[in-house]
Amino acid sequence: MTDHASAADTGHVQPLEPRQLEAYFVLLEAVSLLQHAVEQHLRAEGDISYVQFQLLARLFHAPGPLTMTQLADGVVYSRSGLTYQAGLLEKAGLITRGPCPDDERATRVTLTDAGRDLFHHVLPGHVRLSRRLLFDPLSDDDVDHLGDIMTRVRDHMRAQPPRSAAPRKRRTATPALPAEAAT
Amino acid sequence: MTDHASAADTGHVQPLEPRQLEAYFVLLEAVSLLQHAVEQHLRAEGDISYVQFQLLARLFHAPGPLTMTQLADGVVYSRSGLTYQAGLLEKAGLITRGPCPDDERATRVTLTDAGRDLFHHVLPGHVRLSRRLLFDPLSDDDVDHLGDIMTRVRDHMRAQPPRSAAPRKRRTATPALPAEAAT
DNA sequence: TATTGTTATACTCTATAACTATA
DNA sequence: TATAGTTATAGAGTATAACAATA
Repeated sequence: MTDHASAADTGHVQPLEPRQLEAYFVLLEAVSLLQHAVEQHLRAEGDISYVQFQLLARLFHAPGPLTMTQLADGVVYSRSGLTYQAGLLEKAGLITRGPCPDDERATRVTLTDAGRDLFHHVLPGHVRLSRRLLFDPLSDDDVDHLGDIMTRVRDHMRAQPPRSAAPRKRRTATPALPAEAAT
Repeated sequence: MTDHASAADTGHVQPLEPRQLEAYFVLLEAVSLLQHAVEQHLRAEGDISYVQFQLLARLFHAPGPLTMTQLADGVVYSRSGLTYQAGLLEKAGLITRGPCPDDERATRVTLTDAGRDLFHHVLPGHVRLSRRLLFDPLSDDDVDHLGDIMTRVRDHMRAQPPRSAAPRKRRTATPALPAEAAT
């Protein structure tokens, strides 16, 4: 029974409480449904993705222009991904990129009038949709509690060390099998 | 002021309560972070995506084989997407596809031993990760409430009529602009 | 006719690595 | 050396439409 597996230590892990498991899966499922609906709406109404909407929203709510890095924050997980999205938004005339006076390395991203307009154009439907899908079945208390819970979770996750969690890379077509040798 | 916009009726929409807005954004942000971490773990540990993990999980928890349609349920939003994923899983030896005795049109999907093994191989780390990221900062009450809330939301969304929500398709590179004429 | 599933195809998005330039 | 950003490129994933076969 001392099968200390190679990388993952497939040893004894307390299984999740049934309620935890349920909460976990239903959370991801519900958000997935919500995301999908939101994506469809944004695409139909403004021809943007949710990521792009987030970027516009960040610029909209910021006091002024942002650098690429500031813009990326919780939205995109790779530098090149952001450059790609910013390229699309710029090509569409929704943002502008220029040099940053403070730091010559940085790029200053500015929301254009068209970007602001598009945001305003898309927002009401977005609000309606989120209300219809997410808030209709919830009480005010639920909303408060949900916001509180997810804020704590987010802050907790942000505080976590990166933990690259990847012992090694697999490139084979065959998925990693659970060490038959350990039997 | 009677600018009844074309499709979206950009008229007066009660803005969301600040708390609602915050709950909405923080929900999506936190889940996005969680998803990203989970995806990375699954890829590193078992070379599968979260979608593929969900498919394996559905098969694992089902009493027996499932048809493609049953398998797709909340996981994938297009038929071809499922065929694609099933193709990958089959190529990796994790599932098997065969004719369905009940309905000659359907495909019977079966989890192989290797699929079961991979699921078991990946699960402990998955549980550890979800615990570390999601459950650590939450009390038992929080978890109960979260599960309850998201269950209601999910059921509500599933009960919603499809509402194709897309007045028309846009294919232009230029995003839909908010009717400058209406100014 | 409606449903189940597959295929072909086009497209979006993401990530890695190599690169440039500034701090 | 470290940070900010871009580029090239490759790969994963998704969706639409056309299709075949069965109910």
